[in-house]
Order: sequence, then C-alpha cells, then structure tokens
Amino acid sequence: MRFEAVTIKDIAKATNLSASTVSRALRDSSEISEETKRVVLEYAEKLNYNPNPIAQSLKERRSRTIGVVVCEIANSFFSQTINGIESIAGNNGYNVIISQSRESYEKELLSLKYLTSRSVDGLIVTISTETKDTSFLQDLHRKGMPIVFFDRIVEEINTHKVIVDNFNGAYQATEHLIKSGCKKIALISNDPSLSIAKDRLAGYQSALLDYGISNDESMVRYCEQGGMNATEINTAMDSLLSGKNKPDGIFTASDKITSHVLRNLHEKNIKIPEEISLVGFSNSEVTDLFAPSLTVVTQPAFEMGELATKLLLKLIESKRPVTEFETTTLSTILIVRNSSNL
Amino acid sequence: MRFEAVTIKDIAKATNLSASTVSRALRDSSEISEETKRVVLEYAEKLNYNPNPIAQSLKERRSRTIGVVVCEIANSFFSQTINGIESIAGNNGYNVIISQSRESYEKELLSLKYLTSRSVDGLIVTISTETKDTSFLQDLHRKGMPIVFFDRIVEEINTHKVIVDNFNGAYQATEHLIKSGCKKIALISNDPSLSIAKDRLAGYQSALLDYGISNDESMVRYCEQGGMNATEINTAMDSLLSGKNKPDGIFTASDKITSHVLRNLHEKNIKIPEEISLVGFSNSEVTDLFAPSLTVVTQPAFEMGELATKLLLKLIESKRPVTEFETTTLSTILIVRNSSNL
DNA sequence: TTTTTTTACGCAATCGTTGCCGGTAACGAT
DNA sequence: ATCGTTACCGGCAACGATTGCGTAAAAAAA
Repeated sequence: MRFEAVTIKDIAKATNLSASTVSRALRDSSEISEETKRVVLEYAEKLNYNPNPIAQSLKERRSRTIGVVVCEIANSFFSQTINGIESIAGNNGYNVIISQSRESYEKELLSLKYLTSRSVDGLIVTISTETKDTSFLQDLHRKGMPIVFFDRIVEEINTHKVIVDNFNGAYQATEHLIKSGCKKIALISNDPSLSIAKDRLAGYQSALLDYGISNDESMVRYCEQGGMNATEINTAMDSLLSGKNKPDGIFTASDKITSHVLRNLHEKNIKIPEEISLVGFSNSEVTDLFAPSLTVVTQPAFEMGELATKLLLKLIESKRPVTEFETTTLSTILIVRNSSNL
Repeated sequence: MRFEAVTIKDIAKATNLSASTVSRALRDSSEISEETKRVVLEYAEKLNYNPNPIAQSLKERRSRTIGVVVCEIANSFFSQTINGIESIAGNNGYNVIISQSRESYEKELLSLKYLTSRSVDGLIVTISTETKDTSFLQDLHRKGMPIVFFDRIVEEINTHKVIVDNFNGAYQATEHLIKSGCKKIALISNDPSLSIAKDRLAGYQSALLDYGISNDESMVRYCEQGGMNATEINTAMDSLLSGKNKPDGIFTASDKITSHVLRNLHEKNIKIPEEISLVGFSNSEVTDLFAPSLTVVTQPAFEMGELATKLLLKLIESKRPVTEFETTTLSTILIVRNSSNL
C-alpha cells in the first residue's frame, strides 16, 4: 500500500498553469501576479499540498537532516542531549535521525555509513567505548562533512566540540569524598582511551595529590565495555573489595557504572556511606530516590545538545569552509546527597 | 560547506560507459557483460560509491523510512521500545525517524505532519495524554498511510495494534496489594481518555470487586498531563492523603507517576510499605535500587517495538490494501520487591 | 551469403521541484 | 509606426537513479 501525495503538477493541471508558475506562486515570487498566486494557493490549500522534501533535497543537494550517533538512547544523559538537539534542529527546520552504537565500534561504523549514505547534512557524534580507530570519521571530516563532537570527543579531529569540565567534575567529586572523611578512594571508569575517562582520571588524581593522598594504581578499575554488562563491573568490584586495601569511598565515572556499583554494594550488604561512600557521574532523574539517595555529578545534557546543534548548523550553513573551531566547556554540577554524607 | 558524494555519472565518465549501463552493472543485470560488470564494480569500489537514497526514493516513491511518535525518549519504556523498533527496522534496511510529543497534542500533530511531509513509508505511534481529537490520524489512515499503534492506541482506527494486557497487569498489581494486607487502595493514573488508563482502571476495579473491597471513586486520581510536571501529582497526593480515608496502598499507572509518587511519599516522611504500600507501572531499570526497592509492573517494551515494526513492514510491503488487522496483546510482568511486601 | 537471433549497450523519460532562459502581450515613449 | 520596458508566464534542463525501448554488432541459424 502506498500513500499518494499531491504534487505541484496536480495543482498545475487543476489551475491550467505550468509547473514552474505554480512553483513560483507557492514560493511567493515577484514574477507572479497576485491573482495567480491567490488561485494557486487556494488550490494548494484545498488539495492539502505539501512540497515533497525528497524532490527538494535532490534538487538542492541537501536533506535538511542531521544525523546523531550516541551510545544508547536509554541512557538519561543521551536522551536529554537528544532532547536538546531536537529542540534546536526542529526550530530551524531540520530533521534528526538518531542512531545508537550500543558501545560497539562495529555498530558505530555501520551507523555512520548509514547516515552518510542517507545524505545527512551533518553529524553530531559521541564515540563508543570500543572505538580506537577514528579513520572513518577523519575521512568524512576531510571530505567536508560537518561534524560536531560532544561528550566523548575525538581529539585528533579538528572541529567544534562540546564537553563538560570533566577534570573539575571529577576533582570536585573526589574532593567531596575526601572532605567526607574518605582516605582510600577508588575510581571505576570507562576505557581509558576515551577522552572523558582520561580527564576524569586526571581530576581524580589531582584531587588526591592536592590533599596529600597517595595515588595508588590498584585503586583504579577500567570497564572496557563501558558497563554495558554487569559482569565486568562486578568483577572490578570483587577485585577491588577483596584486596587488603579495601576502599572507603568509590567514585564512578559514568551513569551505567554508577548504578551497577550501587547494586553490587547492595548485594554485598555493604553500608553506604558508613562503610563505603559513593559518588558518581549520573544524569538519571531518579537518583534522589535511590537507597541511599546518591551524591552525583550531573552534566547539563540538554544544553550540550542545544549547543552542539547550534554549532553544527553554523557549519552546515556556512558558505565557505570553516577553519576556526571552538571547544565549548560547560560546568558539571555536584549534588550532595546521602551516599557520601557521613 | 557541502559534502560531495560520488554519483553514477562519475563512474560512467571514468569507465566511458553510459549511466544506464553503470546502473545495470551495479544491480547485476543479466544484460551486462561480465567484463563490464567487473570494471564498473572496481571503479565503484575505488571511488567509494554509494547510491544516493534520496534519488532512489524519488524514483521509487518510497523512502524506506518509518516515523515513530512517542511521548518522551527519556522514558525507559519508550526508549526500550525504540530499541526494538530500530533493531527490526535496521535488519530490513529501513531507517527510523523518532519524534516526541512530550505529552502535547500540538507537538504530536506537528510531529505527524512533519513525518508525513518527509515522506515516511509508515508510522508507529503512541498518542499523547492530551490527544482527544484523532481526526488527523484518521485522515492519514484513510488515505492509505500504514500505521501501527502501540501502548496508547486509538480504538476508533482499525489497524494493527500492539499492547500489553493492561487489565491484567493492573489486576495483578491491585491483587498483590490486597494480599499484602492493604484495605484502602488508591489509584493514580493518566488521563482517563487514554486506552491504557481505561484498561488499568478496569483491572484495578475488578480486583477490588473480586476481593470484596468497595469501589470508592474518591480513591482515584487522574493526571491530565501524564505526570509531566510534579505539581499535578503532588496535588493529587495531597488531596488523597489529607482526606479521612487515607489509603494504605497506592497503585500508580505509569513510569513518571510512580517515581513522582515515591518522591512525594519521601517528602512526607511516610514509611513504605509500613504506612503505605506502593506498586506501579515502570520500565525503569533501576527501580531495584530505590528506597525501598519498588514492586513494579513491567512491560516487554523491546518486544513490543519489534512486533510493532514487523507488523508495520508487513503493511508497507503488502501489494494490496490490507483490511484484516490484528491487535497483539503481550503480558506484563509483576516484580515483587520491598515497597509492598510487609 | 543472407536472415534471424542474441548480446550488450545507449537514449530518453521519469520521479517532483526549481533555476534559467526565453517569449508574449500590453503600454508608454519616441 | 516603431522600439524599449515591464509584467507575467511557459519550456527546458537538471538533481541521481532507474527502466522501457531501440539498435548496432556479434553470433547463430538458414
């Protein structure tokens, strides 16, 4: 079954005009008499005419569509970002196609190929945990595809980027744990190849240093799959808690990791924050309901989406190739609750 | 800046063949010699040729794109459904465009107009709380647009539908509250015009009836905005708890409502389940971490998305107009945790 | 050798829209 | 009467891919 739409030719036939005249009348060209415009618009209204965007895209060589590649829609941080992206895109007559990598390099590559073959005008991307090879993105960028990165950026590609101050976010979280009395603070993070993981590690280490706590490598765990499966995190937790240097505070560097760690602590019947304090990055809207309510580092996800889209549209609509790029850094917010407050 | 892609003409020029021959060679037509095919494919590979889907869409009068309208991506139930939709669509070479109504009729209408003007081949829709007038959808359906509804269906439109057994889900939840010892069970639900709200109300009432508990209208509250703002729910809770007939159990009929109600109970320092038991519909993946861990009614969201998409593709790819439609009903799952287990 | 068939390709039209060029009628200016 | 201007509109081509039809050359059949 097919859905047949009204075309410009239908109006042309109905009004005894040529297609070009109808087209111009609809676009309110000055070359068309008011009377003709009136007639055309009347018919267009009556037949419920809508210009075929596919034909327009072909003609104008642009699709008014932007592609978004995130790791997982079901993650609050990303869904909030997408809300921001859609709001700006929608206001500017742009369409959004969302794609998820589910933290797989292969799926990410497929998504990117799909989106570019669908003739998107530009891309907003955050890379997967698995992604080590960014040559495909580099190729796209070199060929002139407008790209804006957010969250997990690709350092070697010079384009607009939107991130939060991950260093400071991690610093504040760690500092808060220290000030709450923790002496042995563990970090559970994403794969260290990710930009955000590096920055958060650095912030964590810097806070320890500033407060005279020795930087013990054995207190750090990396989750290569970004916490997509619980096993990985449970293994990390087991090894962390079985050592002689059992932590009294844990800083988790992502949404998924945070909730898995909390679950693991529950299973082990470890009291929070009495035995172990917990602070984590999370944009979930229900962390205040957790047992105990979670101290979190939150990112302004919606704003990040808005900003990334504005930057992308600037790239897309620029007449000449852009060579000056900016990296915008927003602030994280530390919300102190009961998982850390002794 | 524009991203220039390789076209069939580029290959034609490079190989000294005509565009038609190249096209046929790429589609492995029997009218083309093996030798020519080899040469063409070689060039296509070398130039990294990808057919322009926009041109194909124009020619074939189909976009291989399906439109999805949900209330809110950030809602776990919907994001899980979308995952199901994308998985089936992707496997069949279809693209997915996601749109959110944010529970607003106006935004829903805009989304629908946008999607149809973007020439989607079909729609997967769950309507907003606000939607009373479905004439636009009815028009689309009458004109031959393939539509599949899920979750919040439109009864008066005869097409494929995918839902859960909301009656039974609500019945089981209410029954569970009764068996946990609750005598005065309140229901906080969405706008009663929604199909799901009606069914859940009926299930709730039926359970009360079966267990000889009187059906007190004053124990039911409807949230017209679907819990998009907390105020609405807090008002409902205030009025519910200030009455002389204070409930000892609450059944909440949606994700958003469930978490808002829990938050409200916390604010009021009401002990759960000692003072009030709580059971709610929710597909959040972290309700086990809540304080207390939540007893929930969960929907097989991913499967619903898969199923809806399969049905939609059947509609789209059917040669003749389809007149026989099915409504598939999946089962909900009751997960008993500490918010109800005395 | 002549006729027929087959092979392998090109031409042109098409999808819906729009930019460009060109044409015609009306009207005033010369 | 002739020319130039203006207002208004139509025809053609093009965006990229696909396809029916036509046809030259090669192969097969006569």
